[in-house]
Amino acid sequence: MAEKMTIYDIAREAGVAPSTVSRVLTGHSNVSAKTREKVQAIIDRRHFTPNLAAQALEQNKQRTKTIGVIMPEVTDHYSGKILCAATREARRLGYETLLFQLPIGEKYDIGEIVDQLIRRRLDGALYSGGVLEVVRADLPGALNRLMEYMPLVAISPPIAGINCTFLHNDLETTIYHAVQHLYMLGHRRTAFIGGARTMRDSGARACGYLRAVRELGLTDIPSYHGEGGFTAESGEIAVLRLFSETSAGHRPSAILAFSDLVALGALKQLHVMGLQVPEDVAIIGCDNTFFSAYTLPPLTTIDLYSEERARTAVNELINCSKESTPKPPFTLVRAPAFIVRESCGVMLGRRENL
Amino acid sequence: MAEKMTIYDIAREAGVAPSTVSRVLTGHSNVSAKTREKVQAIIDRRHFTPNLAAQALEQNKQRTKTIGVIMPEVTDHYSGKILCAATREARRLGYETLLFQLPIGEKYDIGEIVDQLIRRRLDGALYSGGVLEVVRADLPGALNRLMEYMPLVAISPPIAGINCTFLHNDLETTIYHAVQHLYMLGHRRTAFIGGARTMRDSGARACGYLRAVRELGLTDIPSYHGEGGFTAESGEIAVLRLFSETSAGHRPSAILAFSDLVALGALKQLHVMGLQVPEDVAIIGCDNTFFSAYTLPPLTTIDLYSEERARTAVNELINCSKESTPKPPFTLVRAPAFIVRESCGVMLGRRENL
DNA sequence: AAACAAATTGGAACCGGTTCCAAATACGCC
DNA sequence: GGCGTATTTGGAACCGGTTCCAATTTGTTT
Repeated sequence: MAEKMTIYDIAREAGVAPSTVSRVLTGHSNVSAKTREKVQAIIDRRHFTPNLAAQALEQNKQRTKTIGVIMPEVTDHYSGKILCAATREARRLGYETLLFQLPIGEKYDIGEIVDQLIRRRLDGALYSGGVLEVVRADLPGALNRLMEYMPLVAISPPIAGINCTFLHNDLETTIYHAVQHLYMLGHRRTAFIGGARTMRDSGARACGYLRAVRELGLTDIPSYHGEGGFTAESGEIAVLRLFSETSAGHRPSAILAFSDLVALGALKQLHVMGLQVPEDVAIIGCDNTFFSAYTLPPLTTIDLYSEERARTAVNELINCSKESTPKPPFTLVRAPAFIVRESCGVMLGRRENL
Repeated sequence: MAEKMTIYDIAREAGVAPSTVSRVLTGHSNVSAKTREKVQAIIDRRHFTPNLAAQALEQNKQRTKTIGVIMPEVTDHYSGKILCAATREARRLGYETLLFQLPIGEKYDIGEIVDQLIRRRLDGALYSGGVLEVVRADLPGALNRLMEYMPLVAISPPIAGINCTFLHNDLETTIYHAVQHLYMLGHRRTAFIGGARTMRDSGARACGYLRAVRELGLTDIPSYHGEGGFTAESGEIAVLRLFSETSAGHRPSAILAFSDLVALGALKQLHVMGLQVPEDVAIIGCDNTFFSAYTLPPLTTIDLYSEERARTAVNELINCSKESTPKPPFTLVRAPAFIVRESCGVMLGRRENL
């Protein structure tokens, strides 16, 4: 293993000073063509790669060429897409990404995670809360501290108390449109399934749903929310409750699921109970996950443009890290896309409830 | 932003030498309780975090506390599980993971990626080729070069020309058992769908299948392989070809899919064509992905124990990085689990082909 | 060919820590 | 209290680069 090499070894072999080798490496200053070629030839022949840690140490010019990505464990497709796009974009610009996972279903200290980011003096940090846009009480403090050391961009709706750049998708409005879509198909009794324990904690999705219910005069059928109901199981449970524990006149004709994953579980349970989709019940998912076009029937869902936001975030971070004067943070809002497939049918006019 | 702090600032404030502050930070040498408390109090109060780049520079003792993870883009659940488990385990041991994605459907230079890993003098590297265990011609060269700088563990079957530790799942044998399972349920005409363009490139899965077909005397129905057929679409296409382009006597009664994802597409197309699973066609997936229990019917599949292997890999890497004498590489083989659900039915004895 | 400016190069200081070595202090024992 | 040893502390060198400054070389102009 490892016959370690330094610029001093290269310098000795080339018969020049270490500073000259450094100049060749960085390309900042002038080096005569002859010297440059001579040194470069040795660097190439020896496969010399300068130690990034040493380069990072110089001055206060950040040059770790690394971006920290703080996000929930990538078990869901939503986070996977963001991570993937962010890493790809970072690499395109000569940066790598260091992954800081927020464990799911386990206690963790955000302060400790932020310490790690600071300790590494990264060039920037990307925060994505994931599908659940709920904010822990200790998040603002930790992220604000982080911002004293590096630029931060959040793929998230604005969070009170944090003064960073937010790339926000106005999911609430799109969810509103989705419910409106159900309304136009004739549905008057709807339910929202999945999400956090209480509707209030389920973020923009629940907000959009509730606003639509109120403004359109729909009847909301309250459904059971499992603890941390972001899984397919919680979709199953919700459907089980909605249809087996309610009398015939009190069932929804349409379901808005917190996510495609929740919708997947719901579809299964509906099938088990012998209910047809969309004939008996319409259902809408969220996230436009890869499997959503392959369910039976294919899911009508919402695309959050996660990749686009991830790319924007990385570009923003890298630009900020290069500027000496901190750029004022801003909030970008974009509307997600509503993707109509077959899980709501095409029926028009008023329809009977189950 | 950033009122940067160094141990010199802390030392001045505490009225001690910088070396003493360092001793408090590392805890390696003895410091009197009184001094330690005094210094620690200031460190805490000022939220001082030592610069990892500077620490990493010391001696040739690697201490970047970082592990590089080289894997395909995490669009599939298989890679996601490995990344997630590896990162969690690394963090548990005080390390972070730097993600190096191998772009899907795009050219890339492994040599360049390896350069980045070397440049950062990581403590170790984890390689996972992903579901497709095909080896590019330039991989051995690049990984061997990497091994001169840091320990490497591959979550992969042994790759010719690379002398690192391999954590291998004997998928070939398990696939063999899966086909045997089909045989015992009475199936005599089977097809393998998905995977690389040619069967030969589809790795252990295809090998196990072909061996079983040969040894059990089954009839293999050759199926179309789409380019890079690891998607649900390729499952659809394969089924379309298998059942619409073949005369009645030449269709399979059972399908082994390259992955759950391919099986998902196949299930959809079978449904579209009005074929019942498992009554008309049995199907087996692979990877035990989260959605495999939620398809209609739930998929019989194979669990590759990815998380377990990821954890083992990280532990192995960290242990190796601490040892001065390089430990000889080894190959660990473990059998994946065959998970029987409902997509093959429970019929016994010989059955008729379609 | 001399004088001067511009380009190139070497040497040293520095980035922010760790660690070695020697000096200073504390401790134990007679 | 004096002496020897163990512990604690400060100072300096070092890790592997970058960059500043000054010295040297090169090139231009008269």
